[in-house]
Amino acid sequence: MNLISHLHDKIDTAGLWEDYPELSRNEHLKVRGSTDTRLYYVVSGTLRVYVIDEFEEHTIRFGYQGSIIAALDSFITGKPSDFYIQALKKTELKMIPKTTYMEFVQSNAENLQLWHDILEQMVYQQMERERDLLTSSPLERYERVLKRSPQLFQEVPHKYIASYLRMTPETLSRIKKS
Amino acid sequence: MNLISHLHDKIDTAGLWEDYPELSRNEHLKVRGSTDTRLYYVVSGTLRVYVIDEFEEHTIRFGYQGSIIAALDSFITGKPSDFYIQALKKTELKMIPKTTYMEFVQSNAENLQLWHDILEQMVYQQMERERDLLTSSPLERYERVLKRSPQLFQEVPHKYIASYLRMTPETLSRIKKS
DNA sequence: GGCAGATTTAGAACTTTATCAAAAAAAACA
DNA sequence: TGTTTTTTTTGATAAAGTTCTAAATCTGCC
Repeated sequence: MNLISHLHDKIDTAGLWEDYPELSRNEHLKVRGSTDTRLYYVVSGTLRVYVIDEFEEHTIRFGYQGSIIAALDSFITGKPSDFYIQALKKTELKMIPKTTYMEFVQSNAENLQLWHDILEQMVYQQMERERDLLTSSPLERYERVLKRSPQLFQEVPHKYIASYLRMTPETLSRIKKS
Repeated sequence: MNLISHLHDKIDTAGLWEDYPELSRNEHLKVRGSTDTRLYYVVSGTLRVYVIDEFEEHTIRFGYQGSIIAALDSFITGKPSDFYIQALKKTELKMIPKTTYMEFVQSNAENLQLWHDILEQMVYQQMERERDLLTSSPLERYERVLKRSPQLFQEVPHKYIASYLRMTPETLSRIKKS
């Protein structure tokens, strides 16, 4: 079993997840400028995290069923986030505030180790992401991500994947044909 | 004082740093395929970490005096690394093996917290890096990194900065002029 | 199921950046 | 310091992806 579902289950057993109202398609869970240090668990549905730089949207990550999603910059710093988080379809979430979460994590060595492992995994995943983005050829960027996350291409509209892959929807469409 | 120098000092007080032979300019500390789980502290000099994808080099990060450098993928997974690490000038390092380091970290709660804080900082820095790389305009990528790491442009040949910024040396040169 | 809106595909023109070649400048090192 | 090597700059050309527009297809939702 993977680290995230393990974490989910432990928080669940401790009864620490709180309900959160269902999001409808295109609804925003958060917008830039607000401070949100909660962690969200995706019970069902899909979301994307994105930033806006000078009128341009850049998708940073996706969350599907079984993912944990957060405004990670806010979560780490406690300051307002640059991120937008938007549901791409009807989405059910559970939520845990950072303070509750940190108490949970600190409450025993096993939990602390688990959180530590997850942080390490996040660093590693970000390193893979960095390599994806450094790859100069759009075709290779597409192939790298397709290989690692094939389900992504089933789950979300390709215009968002294009934004994630640093290319236009037109370019992605042409790559798919070839 | 920043987290890295704090960590350095604590390891130093514990007498855990080991000497490492001086690297001369252009010499490789490691090449792809080898497993290296050590942490290196840069006493003096400069290094770069890079990968090679299909004949193309991509610079991932730089290390200067006071930095800690590692083949982070190896460090995390214990498996062979994709990274090359190269000295860009005469460089003095100190070294600590991962096993020694993990014992040190686990030895008390304060050390564990410090390592935890550093992992968090790494995640945050990788998020900034992701945003840099997503930025489509070369000029803006240049400006973002110049603002955050102005000393970089003093320390290392610009052809490596170009590789870090995902552009050719020619493009970087033209940006600087304008 | 059918309509409306959203997404994807397609083609043409345009921009931008990479590539290539060579000169100029800077840095290494003997 | 002088010489050699490396790096940076400059200009010309070419390639790649973007932009714009419009048509085709798909999807959500009533």
